[in-house]
Order: sequence, then C-alpha cells, then structure tokens
Amino acid sequence: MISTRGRYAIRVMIDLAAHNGGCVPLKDIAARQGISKKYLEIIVKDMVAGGLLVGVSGKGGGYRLCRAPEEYSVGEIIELMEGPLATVACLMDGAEPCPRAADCQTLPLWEEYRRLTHDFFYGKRLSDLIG
Amino acid sequence: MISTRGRYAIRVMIDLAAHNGGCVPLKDIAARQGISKKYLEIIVKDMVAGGLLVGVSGKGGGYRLCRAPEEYSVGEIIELMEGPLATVACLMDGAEPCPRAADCQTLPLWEEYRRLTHDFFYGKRLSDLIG
DNA sequence: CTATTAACCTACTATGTCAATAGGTAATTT
DNA sequence: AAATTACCTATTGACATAGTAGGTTAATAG
Repeated sequence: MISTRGRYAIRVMIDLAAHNGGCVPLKDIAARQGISKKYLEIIVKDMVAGGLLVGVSGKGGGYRLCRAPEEYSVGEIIELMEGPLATVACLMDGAEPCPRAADCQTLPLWEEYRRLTHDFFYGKRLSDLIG
Repeated sequence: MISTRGRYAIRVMIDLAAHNGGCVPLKDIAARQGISKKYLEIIVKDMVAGGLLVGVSGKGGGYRLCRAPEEYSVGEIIELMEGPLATVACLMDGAEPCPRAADCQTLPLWEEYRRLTHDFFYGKRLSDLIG
C-alpha cells in the first residue's frame, strides 16, 4: 500500500508542474493541497536530496522542478519516497537470498507481479497526470 | 507490500493441494515450510474462519482444502489475509470519501493500478502455482 | 477408558513504521 | 535590519508486524 510519503510527493510534483518553472513556497503548496506544511518539509527534503527538486532559500524562494514533467517517471518518485517497488521482502535489493528460492513455488508469482508494477509506474510520466 | 500473513497462507494452500484431499497436521506443514507452527496457527485460524480450509481435531486430524485448487483465486486468499487490495487509503471500502476526490489528479492513477492488481491476482488460481 | 494427537483459544511482547508535531537555525531578498 | 523561506534535529502517539507462551477442547487409536 502506498503511503502518504509517496502520494504527497506526487501531489507536490503536480503542483509544481502547474506553476511552470517558477519558485513556489512550500507554504502555498501545503495550503492548496491541504497538507500539514511541517510534514511536507520532511518529504520535500528527501525529494531535494533525491534530485527531484531544487530548493531556493530566502524571500522569493521556494521549490521548483529541475526537469521537464515528461522527464519524470511516477515510478522513480514512488521508489525514492517509499523504497523499492518490491512486493515481498525476498525481492528487495540487498536482501539476503532466501535459501528456499530455488524451489519456491510462490516466487515466480511475486516476480511477475513486481514486473507488472514496475512497468506500470515507470511507464507513467508526471506529464501524464496533468490536465 | 505483501506480508507474511498472505505469503504463508498461500504456501499452506500449496502444501495442502500437494497432499490431495487428505488431512495434513499443521506440525508437518510448519516443518516442511520452515515456518513457526505457533505463528501459523494464527494464520490458519483465519483461513478456516474465511472458508478456505477445514480443520479436523484429534488424532489423524489436520487441515484440508474444501475446494479443488482451480476453485481458489490467489486474490481471494490475499484479500482474506491482508485486507482489501487497495493501493491507497482513499480507495478502501468503507473509507470516508475524500473531499478532494472530484478533482484529484492522482486518483485515476491509483484506480488504474488497483484494477491492474485486482485483475492480476484474481486471474491467478491456486492450481496455477503448482508444478 | 486412557493416552495421544491435534486443533483451537486468549493473552502478551518486541520491533518498527506512519504521520505527524515542535522548536529552532541558516540563507537570501527587499 | 526585517521579513521570508528553506533547512535541521528531535520527539510523539497510534498502529501493524511477526512472532511467543501457555492453556483448553475435540477426536481417535490402542
């Protein structure tokens, strides 16, 4: 289940995309979206660290996209905020390989589902969510 | 992300399907699958309550499927154990409708993903996981 | 009838995540 | 200098996850 971190992040991206290129203060985004500004700060901080946005301090500052909306996939936003799009623990990157993997009868199911999910979200672009 | 409740439940179902129709004690399933028997008890209890299995007490007892493997969809097993296959809170049954739903620009994305997930898991049958 | 097997039941716990809140500091512009 | 805004650390309450512990009931084999 996708949590508020990922969902709010996408809404911030859409909000920024609507104000094309300009700096938008978080206060305005929070008000428009009806989300706690303090909570958004945490989320947006990670978005900056992850290279989705840039932040500009001081009067007239705010946040803005650093690419065109077509250049963002929804999948990369979700994975940055929520971690890998893995449906089960044994498919996580860096997880210790399950000793039963070789003859696990459920693993192919989870792999197929992961592929489906991955393709779905990486196929969607931020620009697809606008208008 | 699908938790052990759903994953273990599916493994129990597969294990039972392999021992066709006969009663299988939980102890044996736990040993074969390498899962704590005590923890499985909790899971299996809900599976009985949800109509996936029947339990037979006493010597020679155990659990068995109450339908043919083709008659179980993976989706119903998962939804019984994990709750509705909803990707976001605002799509849960019984959730108070979001006041922003009417012009939410992300809702169609979540609905499409839910449909994809639902169709995938309800299209899979228990019998598809065997062999 | 008794011992054994196995399901069934209630309760508890450690750990972690989620969704925030609180209060401050640093940077930039007017 | 004042105002605005991003940026930072820490804490909290509620809840879910993945179990553990110990007991009771039901049914069968000998």
